[in-house]
Amino acid sequence: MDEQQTPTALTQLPSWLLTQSAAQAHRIVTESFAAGGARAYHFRLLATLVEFGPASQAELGRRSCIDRSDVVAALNELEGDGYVERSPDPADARRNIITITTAGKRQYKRLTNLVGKAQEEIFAPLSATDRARLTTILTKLLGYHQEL
Amino acid sequence: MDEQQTPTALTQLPSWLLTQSAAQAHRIVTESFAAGGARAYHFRLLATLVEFGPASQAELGRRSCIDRSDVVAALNELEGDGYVERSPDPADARRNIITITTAGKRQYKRLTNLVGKAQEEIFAPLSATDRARLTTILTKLLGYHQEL
DNA sequence: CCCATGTCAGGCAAACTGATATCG
DNA sequence: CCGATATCAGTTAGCCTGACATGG
Repeated sequence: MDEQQTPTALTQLPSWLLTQSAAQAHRIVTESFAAGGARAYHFRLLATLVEFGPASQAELGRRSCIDRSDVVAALNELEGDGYVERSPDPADARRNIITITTAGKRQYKRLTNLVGKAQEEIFAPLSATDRARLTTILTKLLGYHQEL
Repeated sequence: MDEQQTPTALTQLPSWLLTQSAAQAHRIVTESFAAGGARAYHFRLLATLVEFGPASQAELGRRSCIDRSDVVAALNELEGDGYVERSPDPADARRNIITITTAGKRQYKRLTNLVGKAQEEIFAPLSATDRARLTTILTKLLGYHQEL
C-alpha cells in the first residue's frame, strides 16, 4: 500500500544520487574494514606508506587527504597495533618519520582483500561498461575539484 | 616538486572515487544550504511535505530516509522558524500531523534555488552526456541498494 | 500481547577548526 | 618574524542504537 515514496526533488537531483550511493558504498566498506579491525583512515595511511615509502606525518596527511590532527590519532592506533613505527627525523627535529612494519604490510594486504570484495558487493548491479563509465566520469569530477 | 600524490590503490578504487566526489558535493551543498540558514535534513523534509502533503513524523522519516529520532530534532527547528506546524492526528492519538506553512513553501523555493546552483558548481566539468550517464548509473546503483 | 509512534540520550566515523609548543 | 610540524581539545552534520511511555 505504502510504496517507497521518495520525493522526485531528491530522486532527480544529481548530488542526491551521488551522496546517497556514496553512503551505501561507505557503509559496506566500513563494515568490511571493521571485519579486519580497521577503519578507512588506517587503510588510506597504509596504502600511502606502501606506495610512497616512509614519510612525515604532514606528508602522509597530504597524500592520503587526511587532516593533520586526524593523522595523529590514526597513527597512534596503527602504532599500538604494531603496524607502523615512529622515529625522529635526524634532518628535521620537528618531524617524525613513519615507517610501515612487516605486520603492517600484512595488514594492508588483508585490508586490500576486504575492500576488493566490498567493491563487488557495491557495484554488483552495474555492467562492465557502466563501471568503466562511472570510473571515468568520477575521476574527471574528482580531478576537477581537487586542483582548485 | 611535490606533486599531488594520492596512492593509486585509492585513485583506482571505485568506492574511493564515489565517496570522495560525494564528499565534495556534500560540502558544496552544505555551504549552499547554510547560506539559506538550513541543513540538508530541512530541505529533505520540506521537499517531502511539498510533494506528498501533510503526514506523520514516522511517515516523513520513511519518505525522506531520515531516522525517526532525527526527524524530531529537525522538525523542532523547522517549527521554531515557522516553516511547519504540528497538530495531533484525530484519527490516531499517537501521531502528529505535520503541515508545511506558507513561509515553509517560500523557504523551500529558496532552498531549491540554492541547491540548483550547487549542482552547476559540482558538475561543472562534465558534459551533458556525462551528466546523463552519471545520473542513469547512479540511479541504477541506488535502486539496487535500497530494495534490499 | 505485539507493534507503531514520538521523544530523549547518546555513540560513532569522518571532516574540520583553533590553540600551542617546537623547530627551520 | 614567518612558516611548518606534531599534538590536543573541541565541534559539526549525518547516521545509527537503545530505551521508554503511550496508544492501536
